Amino acid sequence: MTTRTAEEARTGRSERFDPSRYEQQWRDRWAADDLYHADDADPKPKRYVLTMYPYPSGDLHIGHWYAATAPDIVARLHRMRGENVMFPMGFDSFGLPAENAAIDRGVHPAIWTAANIDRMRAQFRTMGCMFDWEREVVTSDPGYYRWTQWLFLQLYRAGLAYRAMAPVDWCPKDQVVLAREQVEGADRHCWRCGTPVIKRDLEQWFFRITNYADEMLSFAGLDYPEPIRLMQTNWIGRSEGAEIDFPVEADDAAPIRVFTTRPDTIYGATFMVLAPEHPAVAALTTDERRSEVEAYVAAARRETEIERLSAEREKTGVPIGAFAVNPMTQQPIPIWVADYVLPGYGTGAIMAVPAHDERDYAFAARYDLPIRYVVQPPDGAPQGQPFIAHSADEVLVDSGEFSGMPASEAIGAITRQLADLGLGGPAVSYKLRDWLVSRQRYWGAPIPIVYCPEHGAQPVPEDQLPVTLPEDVDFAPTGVSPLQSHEAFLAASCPVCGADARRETDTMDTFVDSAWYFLRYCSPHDERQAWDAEAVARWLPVDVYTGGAEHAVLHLMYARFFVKALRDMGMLAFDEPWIVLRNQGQILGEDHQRMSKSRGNVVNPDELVARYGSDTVRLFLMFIGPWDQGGPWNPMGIEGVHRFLGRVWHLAQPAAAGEMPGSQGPNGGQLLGTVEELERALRRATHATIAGVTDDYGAFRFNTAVAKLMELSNAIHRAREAGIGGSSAYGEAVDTLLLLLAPAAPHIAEELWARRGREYSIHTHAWPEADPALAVADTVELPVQVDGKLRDRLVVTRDTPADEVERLALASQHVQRYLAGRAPRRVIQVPGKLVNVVTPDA
RNA sequence: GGGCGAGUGGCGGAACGGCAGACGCGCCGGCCUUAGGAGCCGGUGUCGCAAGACGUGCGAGUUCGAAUCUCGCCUCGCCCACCA
Repeated sequence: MTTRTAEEARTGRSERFDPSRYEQQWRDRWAADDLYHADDADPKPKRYVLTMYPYPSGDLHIGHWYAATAPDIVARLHRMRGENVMFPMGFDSFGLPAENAAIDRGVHPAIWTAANIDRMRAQFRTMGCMFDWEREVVTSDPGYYRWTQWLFLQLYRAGLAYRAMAPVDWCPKDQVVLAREQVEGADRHCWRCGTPVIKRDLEQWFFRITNYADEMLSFAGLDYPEPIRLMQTNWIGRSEGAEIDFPVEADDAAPIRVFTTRPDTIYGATFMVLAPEHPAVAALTTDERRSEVEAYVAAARRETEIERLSAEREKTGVPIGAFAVNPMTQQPIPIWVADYVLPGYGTGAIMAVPAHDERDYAFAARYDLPIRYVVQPPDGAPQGQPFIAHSADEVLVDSGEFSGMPASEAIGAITRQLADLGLGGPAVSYKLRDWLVSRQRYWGAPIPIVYCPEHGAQPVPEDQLPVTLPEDVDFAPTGVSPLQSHEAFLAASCPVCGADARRETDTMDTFVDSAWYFLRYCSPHDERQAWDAEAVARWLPVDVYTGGAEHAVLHLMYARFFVKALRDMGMLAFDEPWIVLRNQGQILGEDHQRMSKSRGNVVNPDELVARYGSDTVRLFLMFIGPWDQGGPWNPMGIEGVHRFLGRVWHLAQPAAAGEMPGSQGPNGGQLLGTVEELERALRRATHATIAGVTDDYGAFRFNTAVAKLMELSNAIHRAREAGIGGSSAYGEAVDTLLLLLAPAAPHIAEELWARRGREYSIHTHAWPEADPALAVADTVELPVQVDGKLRDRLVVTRDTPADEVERLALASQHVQRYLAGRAPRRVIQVPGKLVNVVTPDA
């Protein structure tokens, strides 16, 4: 693929290692040959390898390279192993940054986005990944968001999309509502811009993800990183307990229902607390208490969540003057309102059991409310503190007929009795909330709904999709979506009666776009349907999905929900979007800090590619450390990897005729063994490397895979120095090294493969098979330990019998020194591994 | 405060309960060069002239044998954070 310089041709010396001479040419050839297109009709076993598509922010960051190289290696490995691999790429192109660019610079979001995509696509191409660009999806294309809207309508028809007035988290900077999982940190800031969020009441669209809370707790058959499972499980937050009705001491007042995980402690419920938002507050507050309660509720509602800086802060509350009745003790208990009870969890009302709950205890202590112990603390339990029963052995006291019963048993017994009395029963509560999808922004998929004065909210008929974004809009920095003032967009007619209607101006959360993009890759150009059922049946579920762990509870759960909902509508025949999930770590700056422009520690991949070539950058990123861990950038380290590829370059060159055997290095001619022994050792290294690298790639251990490739290249180098450069073992070693290197460093592997006269393309060549018989050595070096400490080594043939090994070990002078003439107490042998002599001293 | 994860040379990091430090960087010495660089050869955990001793955050334990398993503590990172 490259031509020799005049000097190289004249001197006959092998060419200088210069990736810029061949990398681009090979990428062009692969593209021209459609080498990486995944054909639906290919009968080979399918493999769908997916990596999270990026937001088109403008430039490819070194982090994109890090994220994409690993799945590219895996995709290429599977392909060389004879599978039909789909490895697509696209752009998550709706979202706020485009709109901000429009406001700041007066560029239309569509123009800005398209320019960024062009730029990033070109940068992606320099990576030499096997992306199938014919399948590219761009979520802001009407051809894509039409189907996002269509999916909204399917969810609406299935009762999984609904509209509700709700207090929502609002980002005052971005002027949008946020879903619960988009509010982060103790100070409750916006996931995107970091601004502290506030509460607002708004009518919004929700998806009923909570219908699938239980099913999403099951990870059966899925291979997720443990931390991700835990985060999702905690996010769903399932608690089992009981709902209990507490009658209210007031004429014709409805009872108040509470949720508790500890119904066994009900005899200790000495007061009740309502969330400030609870509807019963207004109804039950007595006249004497009204002004104080209203002031408290107003203050609580005005309070931004950031003021809850710490869970340690003093609890506050006021009594509303009314009383409920503890249904077990029949005692009246005061009803309080306090903001430590949350409106969105359980029923927004609790029975307070200060003796056995820390929060209730703190509240009771502050307001001097009665504390009644109903679970017997073990002897020695600290006094003057709440006692949280954990052990099943703890026994109820002061609990009527249940006294003496173990607490664990009482949970069921008391719940049953309450159910018999018609006062509630077992219940399950979740922390997970429904997914709020309305965004008050322009650059997103419009929600396909119109509002008729007569017929209310009506879905846009499917044949009228897409509801397209108008292009002639003003992006004044008002923070208000330009759609709200666009008369032509607003004007619609009611699908039921044809009367003038108003179009919904909110657009969808961009996480809706990404909840199904992996389906669209199967038939990205289909204009008649969201996806081709046959193609989806062929490719899905995704076999391996890779991306950042920051999506543990956002994107990942939304996509799981979509697949399950669509399955229940009969549109998909599988339960989970992906089987194997792997997360990459983060590449840090040289200073071990997060890369950022303000720190000036950003590494630009374009400059690195210009200087070292794509293969070096890829390989170095994989060599930094465990892929799921990330690590700091090391500018010297990349030189080491570049040197390695330079050595491979020279080792794999077909030398001029006659030059090959016995290149005379310092050891030239002075063989360190017979030719047969040297060749056998090289073959052993070759086959051990095949086995090791294959394992490592498959297990995402790229750093050790690269180390093994370096070891093989060192072995090849030594073999050449030792004079067996012309042997078939040498040729096999070099060819194998190139094949094993091909997934990680595709350009140099292809170039050297061609130079060695092998058939194009190395990337369609079969993956090498390790011969286990060749991979093992016939002699082994056994460490000899005395009392577990290394004292000597024995070199024996692999089949030396155990008693002979023991005899040799005991004969060792180093062992004798410690035995001092005594007989060993024991001798432990791990066959082929080590010998340990245990002395009488041990 | 709770949950999870991690602490190994000067640095990034290797190590199915079995030779700690693979591989690479850096550093030291050498070869080659007018020189520098590149390239190549050798060395490089700590202490010690050596024999050897000591070494995986700290302290215990299990084991013939622990970086690895168990318990307690310290430090760092991530997630959650009044979820009844």
